[in-house]
Amino acid sequence: MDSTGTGTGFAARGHDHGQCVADALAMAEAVCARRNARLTRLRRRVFEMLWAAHKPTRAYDLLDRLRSEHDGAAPPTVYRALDFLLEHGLIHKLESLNAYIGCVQPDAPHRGQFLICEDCQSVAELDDPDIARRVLAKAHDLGFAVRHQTIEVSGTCADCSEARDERGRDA
Amino acid sequence: MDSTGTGTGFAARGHDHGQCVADALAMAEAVCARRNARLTRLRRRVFEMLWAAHKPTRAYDLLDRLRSEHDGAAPPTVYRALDFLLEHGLIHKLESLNAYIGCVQPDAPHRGQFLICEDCQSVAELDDPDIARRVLAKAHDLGFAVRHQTIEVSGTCADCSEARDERGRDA
DNA sequence: ACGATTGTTGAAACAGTATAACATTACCCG
DNA sequence: CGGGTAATGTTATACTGTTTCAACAATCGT
Ligand SMILES: [Zn+2]
Ligand SMILES: [Zn+2]
Ligand SMILES: [Zn+2]
Ligand SMILES: [Zn+2]
Repeated sequence: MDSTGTGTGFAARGHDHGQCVADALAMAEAVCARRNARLTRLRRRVFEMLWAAHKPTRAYDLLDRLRSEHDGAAPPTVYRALDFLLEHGLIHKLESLNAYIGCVQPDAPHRGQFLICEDCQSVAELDDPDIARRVLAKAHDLGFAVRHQTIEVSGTCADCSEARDERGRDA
Repeated sequence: MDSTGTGTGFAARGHDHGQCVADALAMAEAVCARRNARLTRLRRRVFEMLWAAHKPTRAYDLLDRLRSEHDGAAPPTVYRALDFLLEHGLIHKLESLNAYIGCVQPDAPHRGQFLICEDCQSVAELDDPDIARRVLAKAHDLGFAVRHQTIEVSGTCADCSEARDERGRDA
């Protein structure tokens, strides 16, 4: 299930990333097939790039990479692909970064919660029902009908905290 | 304490908005005085505009209003004022809208949670410690050190839901 | 097979959001 | 006053995202 094999939401540093990307792609194919959505070459390529990067990636970075392998690429090219992938829940947009990242569980639609490391740009996608439920409950108390939740937490991941501690001892 | 007099986080429709803006301004003055921060005319003006609008406002909308009363205004003019106000917790940025809004409780620094009505653009700033705590707890489990939380919920507020229901009955 | 319909891509221009860099002015303090 | 720091003016530029229309391709009903 968890192709990164960590259980923490963060990708393990030594994981088999080739397999990780292949698994994600297979999952995307399956999801699209089930819905008669067309995962065209362009869309598949953008999805692959996002997974290959394994960290939040900006639209124009994707565009640069697209251009390097295909001349006609322009902003709408990448934004249209992103829109498609977003619609089908295959990727998420991180609003606080204006960046995009592959979804770790595209099977069931969900509003992810994200932990974003400011040091190494790694991202953990949580799916904590408690958090989502608490937000829903509070909104419901106020008569507010929730359509979408954006929950993004920035800070420092465990690895980077350790590294920082070690540097601290050296100094 | 709650100058809008609602207790729901949303501003009441009939509230004394002149007083509401004046209260916010007084609070901002107090906060800045306490910290020896200079709430200059420009910064005060931007803060006032945000409170006067009482809904998420974009930087370039503020800029347009500034220009109408002051020739030299340019993008940096407004962004610098916004930066100052953000630093001192007098306003918040809504990442999912690229818009800014006055903070309802600038005394204590906090990471607000926002309910954003897609119909009427009204915003409720919550300060639910349960939500924040649950996010912190989950992050802590993963060894993640939280610096900042972005929690924005879009949907439909109670007033707009009612209005929609009534339109539904008419049809 | 055929045309109508729909979805996808190509291409150019444009709109909106934000910052960099440097010159100038206003404020504070000794 | 002089000298330093904070704030603003000014210009230019980078980054993010949309609109528009034309061309093309897959799909579907006949
Ligand atoms: Zn991987
Ligand atoms: Zn990290
Ligand atoms: Zn008001
Ligand atoms: Zn509303």
